[in-house]
Amino acid sequence: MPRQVVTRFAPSPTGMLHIGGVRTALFCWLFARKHGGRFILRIEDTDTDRSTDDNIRIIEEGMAWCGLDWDEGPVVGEPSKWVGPNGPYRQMQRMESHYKLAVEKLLENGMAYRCRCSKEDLDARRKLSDTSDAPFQYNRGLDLGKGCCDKNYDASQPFSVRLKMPEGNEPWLENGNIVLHDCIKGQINFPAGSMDDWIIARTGETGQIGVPTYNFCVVVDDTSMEVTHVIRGDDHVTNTPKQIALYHALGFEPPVFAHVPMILGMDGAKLSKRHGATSITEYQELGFLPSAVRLALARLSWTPMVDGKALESAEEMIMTDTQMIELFDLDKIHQSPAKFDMDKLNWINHKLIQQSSWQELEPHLRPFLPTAWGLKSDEWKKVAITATQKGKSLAEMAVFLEFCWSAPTVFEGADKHITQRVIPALREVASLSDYEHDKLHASFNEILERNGLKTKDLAQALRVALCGKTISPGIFDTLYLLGVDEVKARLQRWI
RNA sequence: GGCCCCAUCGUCUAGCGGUUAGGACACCGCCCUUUCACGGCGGCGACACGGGUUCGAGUCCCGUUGGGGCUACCA
Repeated sequence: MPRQVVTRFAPSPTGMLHIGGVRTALFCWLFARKHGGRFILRIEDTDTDRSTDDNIRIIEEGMAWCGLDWDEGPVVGEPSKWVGPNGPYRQMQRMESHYKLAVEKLLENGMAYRCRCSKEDLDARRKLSDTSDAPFQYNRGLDLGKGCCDKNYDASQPFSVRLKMPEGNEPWLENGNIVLHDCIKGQINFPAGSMDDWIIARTGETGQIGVPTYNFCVVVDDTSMEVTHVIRGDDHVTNTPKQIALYHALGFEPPVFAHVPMILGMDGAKLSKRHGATSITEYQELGFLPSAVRLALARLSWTPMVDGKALESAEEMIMTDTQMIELFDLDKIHQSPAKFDMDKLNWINHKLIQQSSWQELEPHLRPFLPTAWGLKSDEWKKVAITATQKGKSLAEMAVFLEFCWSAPTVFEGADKHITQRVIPALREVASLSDYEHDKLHASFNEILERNGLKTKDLAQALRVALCGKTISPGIFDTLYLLGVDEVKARLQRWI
């Protein structure tokens, strides 16, 4: 019986939750959900200088907002708690229970050794190789013989720990190569001789093992958390041979690897701050639906196929989560990076807003509205939302409703639209007292006829008088949302 | 510098030896219209370059160019 699928998203809390990270997390999530497996959130905080609790909370909340629920991982806002059988899920909480034991084991069986070369010494040696064609490799190539390699070990001295990388004749190598069989990128060979003995644990207190490094923790965690599929960004491919060697040193079989292409900005460079919004929080604040973010991200470097054919029409592009989960597959992910297209996100968001019921939209829209919103009736909210679903974002919908909360002080286009011709009609509107849609429609027609006006004349005059501008929801909805008393009050100065 | 990855409209992409190279977003035009939108119809627009292989190449191979990643006691 094949093992249950287990995927994980393992961000480091050194900053905002990046949109590229969210896409990777989404793929992990989709894959786990598709196979009825488990999805783990693990916090990689071994860079103690840059990791903060605030950033951890931002990650947790960002993931939750995106709808990427994790089966195992930290409990939101509770640093000492977690769910899942293989915790803790914050690496700094796994020092004693996991990493230390693994380092000691490697030291004992000779797969790793202590290194007392100082940072300064290493930097100097590295500099030496800068001028040559060959890369710096610890105790190899130009550096051969300069590494201390555990010689004259003195337990009272500080030390770091390095992993012995293969020499070339280990049985698990393929023709002298460490081979990565990646389910997205295919087979990639790394000559064993091109690797060097990398540091698995930093220099610690005198005589003690220090904080282990990323490449080490990843492997220890992925094995102990039973991760079957490592799905991560392209920027990790060159780390993979190091990790594969560690798996073998530890006596484990490497998992399945899938390296997803990066997300680029419109200029082709890695997506960063200067391209605009990169953190998930910003997208939330901009008024995007989480479902729109999921969809837009999913379509970057992934083409869902139905019966061997790509989805083509605009309607088909708007998938539900259920459809995405059903259609998702790692071998349908492209090898080439994709540029992030804000226009497409806007379009998807708009589409989703149009398709949603007012009840679905309400909780997402609420944060963009004043507290007065909460006091309104369901019927009123329903009209308000359906009248503004033309908006491209939640933020835009909120702007469309601004006239409900504050009376205008400036009136754009008043000269053009509020003419002597329409004032008598305005007066008649002010005298109406039933704003039920059909009745209002009928009353309008009579007023129009009596005054020899077109719908456009009256509607625009009312918009300016009531909202201060020529843009508003449908005129009947505008009146309803304001209510009889407010309409009369706002019309007073014109009639 | 070294190692690795990538390459079809502006963008996301379909294509898996024979296509008028298809769709979506954006953009432009027309129609609809109660403003803003929506919607409908139409238009613009691509195989980076050079060699092979083949009767035939966007599709396979090799180079070039361009872009990206890694090269830390960061993750």
